[in-house]
Amino acid sequence: MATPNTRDQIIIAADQLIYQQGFDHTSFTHIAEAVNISRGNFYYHFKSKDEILTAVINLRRSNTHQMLKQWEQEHTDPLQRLSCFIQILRMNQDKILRYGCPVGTLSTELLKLDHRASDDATMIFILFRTWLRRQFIALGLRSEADKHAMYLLAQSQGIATMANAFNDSDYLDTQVTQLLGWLDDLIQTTEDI
Amino acid sequence: MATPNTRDQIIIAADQLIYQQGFDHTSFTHIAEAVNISRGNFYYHFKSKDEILTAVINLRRSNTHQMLKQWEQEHTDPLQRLSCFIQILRMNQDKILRYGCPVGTLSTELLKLDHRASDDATMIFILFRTWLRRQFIALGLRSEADKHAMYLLAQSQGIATMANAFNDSDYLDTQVTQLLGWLDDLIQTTEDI
DNA sequence: GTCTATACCTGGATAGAC
DNA sequence: GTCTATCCAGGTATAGAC
Repeated sequence: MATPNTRDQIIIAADQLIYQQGFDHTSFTHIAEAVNISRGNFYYHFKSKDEILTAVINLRRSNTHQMLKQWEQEHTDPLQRLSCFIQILRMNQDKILRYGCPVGTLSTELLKLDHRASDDATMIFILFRTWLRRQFIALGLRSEADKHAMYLLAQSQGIATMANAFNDSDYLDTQVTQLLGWLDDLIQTTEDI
Repeated sequence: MATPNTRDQIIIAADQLIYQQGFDHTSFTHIAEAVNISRGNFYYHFKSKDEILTAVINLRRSNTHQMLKQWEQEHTDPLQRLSCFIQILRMNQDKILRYGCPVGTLSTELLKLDHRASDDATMIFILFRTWLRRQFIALGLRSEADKHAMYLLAQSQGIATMANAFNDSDYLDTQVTQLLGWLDDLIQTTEDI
């Protein structure tokens, strides 16, 4: 993998720092240290801090889109795709225990700050919601697809917030297993009909 | 009700502003404007911004404790007490749509900031968790009491985060109704045994 | 107790040399 | 493209008059 150019390095570092410290608290100094450039150099690549935020959100949207696409390519069974979604909680458990869910925490912060970009941040939620809905529809649950999609999103947010607050990896693990069980039950019921 | 003294006024204003804007973003200037005092006057009452945060968290802990005590006094039936908990989502829906859950969002922010007071913030979660557990035990569900307590906390966090992100009061309302239904089912099942 | 004045620092942002 | 130097606003915190 080639070394990314400075602009991309800035975005990647900002992405991580915003996740770890929050947007408001993340300063040019922080990012500059991570990328090893001077503070003044930012303004060649971005006009303002908000522009960096926009770039970070776009990166996250692109990464999310990419991830969802990959899940669709790797699994033809919607059940397995949904299980991929549930298991990101487990896969990212270390980060979630420390910093919570990157989607939820940024969305919440930007709404509190009354920031212009808060709608863009919500778009990542919408990306997941739409994708999840599609999988439930593929399972033949069209009329309840959006309800189930919102259910999975809310569960993930709830589990991430509690695992974060209580710093409890066992809890997170148990809840993931339980969610996978819920998915299984849903299908059992469907197939019985 | 007598006018609170300056110190209490500061704490009350800081409480609201921290909820609405986040701790990091809330400055002395913001609080000073809300209370109508000068910035310099803070340091007669508090040694630092962190000391104000501690006072705010203590206020919240005290208010939470008070609220839980009141629910116990108003209702002898644990079922009704639990229903009070669920319905705070509905009662505070306007604030939740704008600023999310005050308990969860502060806890998440302080953990991201790696702030000393983050354990104190988690204490509010523990207050709820312990109280909820007691109600489930009173319902005769001792072995699953903590599981149910965590379930209700996680549901509340998930619902609050999603309602906040999507600014959707209908969603919040529906989910509250559904949680109350879950509570009802839980008891039906118990009484059947 | 509350004020004004101010110190000091860090934030975002700009100008211009290289 | 990247740097240094610098500006200005805003942050926390202090000193001292009233």
